[in-house]
Amino acid sequence: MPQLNGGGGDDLGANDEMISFKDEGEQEEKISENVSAERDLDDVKSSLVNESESSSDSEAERRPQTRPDTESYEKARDYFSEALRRQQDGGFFKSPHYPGYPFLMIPDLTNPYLSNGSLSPSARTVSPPHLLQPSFPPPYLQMKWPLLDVPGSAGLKDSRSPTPGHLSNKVPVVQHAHHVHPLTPLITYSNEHFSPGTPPSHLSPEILDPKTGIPRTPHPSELSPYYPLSPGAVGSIAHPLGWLMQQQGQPMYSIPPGGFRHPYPALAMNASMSSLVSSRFSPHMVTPPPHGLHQTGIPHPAIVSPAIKQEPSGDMSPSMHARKSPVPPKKEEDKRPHIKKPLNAFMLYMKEMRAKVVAECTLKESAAINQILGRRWHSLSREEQAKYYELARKERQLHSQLYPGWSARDNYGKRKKRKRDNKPDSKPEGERKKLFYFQVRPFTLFISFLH
DNA sequence: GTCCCTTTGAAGTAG
DNA sequence: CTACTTCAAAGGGAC
Repeated sequence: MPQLNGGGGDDLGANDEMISFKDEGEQEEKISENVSAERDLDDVKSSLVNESESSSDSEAERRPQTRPDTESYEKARDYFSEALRRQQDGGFFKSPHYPGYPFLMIPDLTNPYLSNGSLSPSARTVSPPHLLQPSFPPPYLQMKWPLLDVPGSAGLKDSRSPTPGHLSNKVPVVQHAHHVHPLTPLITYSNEHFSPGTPPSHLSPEILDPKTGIPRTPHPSELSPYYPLSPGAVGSIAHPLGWLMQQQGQPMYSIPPGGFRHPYPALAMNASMSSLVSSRFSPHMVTPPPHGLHQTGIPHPAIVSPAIKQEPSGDMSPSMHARKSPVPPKKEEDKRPHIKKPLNAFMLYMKEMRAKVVAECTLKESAAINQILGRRWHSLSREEQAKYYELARKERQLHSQLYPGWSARDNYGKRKKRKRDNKPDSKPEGERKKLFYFQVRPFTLFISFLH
């Protein structure tokens, strides 16, 4: 795919997207929701023609899907997306303002990262070289918005990779009154707590040292359990999403209301933490995880327990208390938690916008919603898309830091093979439903247009 | 209960 | 290197 600006060598991946954006062509101006809707309507018109001609049904592609096997953090994300929606009465496109969350306003004074205002110097030496962002700055850990590439915060940007034009400082720097990152809802996965002043009890700053039994200041990692760090890197990795982890130990990745759903066990869990979560973890987590579990043992949301996947209904059942009831070692693959892929820019965008689109359209079918989202995605301005690309990049970076050995390949084959004999451009199998979607879309888009 | 659909993007595989 | 495949989210629909 052609790239607008030659790529710039940035790993942001935003470059890629600009392509599609350019492909869309004409729409370079700031896109309003109405414009988007109009475009959708236009598309529908042409689509109706295109779709009708290809209504042959060939079920060629039966794609297996992951079912909600990892609801823990997804729901957390949704929670915030929902919260965002409530706060935002206006449309996302109408207003660039992304209301934030109060708890993000309050720096976590107990967090060493903040207390000293900088990250441990060793951070860069610990992080995998390929993940290191030479200039990945402490500012991230100081509640700076990762996407706010304002001139004054040059350190925020990866110095080694010139900022692409579309990702440059042009990114709207909306310093919201409440210092909330616009994209907070995208990656603030906690679905559990939302009250600024009441940190979860299990995240209480006062933690007993497992060795001494003396209350101590919790390690930053313990306060930010959503990001299990790799052994040896705990507390030293420059968290790419540090800005999300500041408050109250509110992790980006949530702890499900019912507790830790997946059996990924605590490794070097301290006494107080382990007492809270131990019962939910399986025994095989005694040894340091190859992919860097956080010391708290709280798994990254991307981790999906195979057990959960296979037995969705029994997430909190006693069977989960594997620690006390030793289970026969499962197969190798079963042992390993299912670490999901980090979300890409579009996925992040979808997560944020889905609820809004659904509300607008009174449509719930994801397939139809996704079609709309896909079009809206293309109608986004560069700056808007850049936000998501940047966010996605950080997600990937974080993911790779958390799971150094993880590869997307690991998840291959976990789903049933889908028959994809047909070529990308020929999608006969979907036309049947597509027809339906496009019958619905005009109404959907009309509603959207009214907004 | 499971899989499909649909979208884009990242990353993997195959040739 | 290119082309293709898989998976990530989502939830109603189909079976």
